[in-house]
Amino acid sequence: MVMDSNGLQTRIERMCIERGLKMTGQRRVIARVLSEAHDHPDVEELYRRASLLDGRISVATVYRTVRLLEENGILERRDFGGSRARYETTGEGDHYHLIDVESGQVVEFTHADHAELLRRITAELGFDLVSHRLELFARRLPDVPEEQTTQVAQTQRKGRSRP
Amino acid sequence: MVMDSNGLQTRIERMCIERGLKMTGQRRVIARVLSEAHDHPDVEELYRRASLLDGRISVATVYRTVRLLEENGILERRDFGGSRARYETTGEGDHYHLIDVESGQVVEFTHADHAELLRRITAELGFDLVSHRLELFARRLPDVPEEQTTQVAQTQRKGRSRP
DNA sequence: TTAACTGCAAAATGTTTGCTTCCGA
DNA sequence: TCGGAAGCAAACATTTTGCAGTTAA
Repeated sequence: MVMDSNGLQTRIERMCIERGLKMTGQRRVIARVLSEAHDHPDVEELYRRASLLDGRISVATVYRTVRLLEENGILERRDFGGSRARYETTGEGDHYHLIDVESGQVVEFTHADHAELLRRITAELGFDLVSHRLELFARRLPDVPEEQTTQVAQTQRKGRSRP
Repeated sequence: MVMDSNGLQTRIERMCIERGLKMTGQRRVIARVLSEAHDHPDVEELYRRASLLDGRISVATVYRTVRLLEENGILERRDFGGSRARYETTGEGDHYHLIDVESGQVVEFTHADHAELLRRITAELGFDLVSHRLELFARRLPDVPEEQTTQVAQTQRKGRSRP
């Protein structure tokens, strides 16, 4: 069994092995970086983080690895409007992204049945939905205190909501 | 007064003049190409079309022009997943895009109140919606004959529906 | 052993820019 | 006239690739 920073195999490493991918030192490092990433890093950033753990990794390898992982359904490529592609691990549950146009910060959220709605729209147009992309670009509202007004049940912020 | 292919000023040219942009020969050609484009061309394609009308245009000029037009709210940049940015003229009414993953063909459609829904979602998250992006990637269904089943009123294909 | 992987540097791609010349208002 | 615009090529930024050496299975 291969280990993460705490001596445990990372989830991504496990997935790689399941798929029969050769686990090199570099891949292990990248897998660990990805497993520990709770944001949406681009290749540059992944390379930076990986390099801290192991200086013998090249950007080319990071590029090749993210592509490989994407092709194997382990990673998903995102485009939040910047010039570079960003990545997040698959299977954290369906969610969308809201990008704070001021800070660049990304907020994940879920919205019940949105995918179903889109599937219906697609069907009406005579198509079968393969995938979709929904991104909201928004500006933080002046912090209204903890007094909820119309809480519409469907929308839900993902993850630890207040740090 | 400047003329389009039929001797009339194009809509885009008019908008440029309104905004006080200097109308050079190249811009006139690009404006005409854009006015006549009913698809979502990328810079390469715009350059190709413009070059047919006037061989003395450089790609750099096309790049500078689309940027200028975008900054002036005349054009909108789109990203349909390919490697290059694509453009369409502003103000044809709000609509979304469905990209046929097989052919690359883009189908425009409207969906009543979708923007309003997204605005509500955004507000629930404590943000103010600035802009959003929604793209459907889909595969054409085997052509079911002209017998509509559940026609959900909201979705509507834009433009000439069957060529 | 050997097919797959890596590093490196070069190349490919899409886009922007510096500079000189040109031209529209 | 003269400031913005065009052409050209060089610069950029991101990503891919060819090749020769390395390594996991």
